[in-house]
Amino acid sequence: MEPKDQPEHVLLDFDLLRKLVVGIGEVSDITGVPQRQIRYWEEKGIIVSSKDGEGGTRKYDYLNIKKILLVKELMDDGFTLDAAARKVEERMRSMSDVFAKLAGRTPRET
DNA sequence: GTTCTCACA
DNA sequence: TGTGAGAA
Repeated sequence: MEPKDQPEHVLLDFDLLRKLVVGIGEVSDITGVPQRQIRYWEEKGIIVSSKDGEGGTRKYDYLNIKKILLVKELMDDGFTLDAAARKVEERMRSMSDVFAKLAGRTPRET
């Protein structure tokens, strides 16, 4: 009955996205990347995960997951870890810019 | 459930 | 580059 002309699309859950933090198990499941590989990438410094205070369990936020996803897709295109990492970081620069604008506030002082 | 190291291919 | 196993 009520034709919702309001496009409740994807670009409004950023608050949730920023708070979304999952463990390596979830990330490996959604990204399809084995946990060993995720740790491996982090070991190289390609991705950065936050650690939980009590167990040291890695926590990956939306940006981290996006990074892992991006690297996986890039490598699938024929890029290597280093090459993929470079492109991903370039893209992350745009992401942070958009995130900052959408967040309204940038808790970032360089 | 997660983490770390060592070693191998 | 990515994985195996064991151990905490």
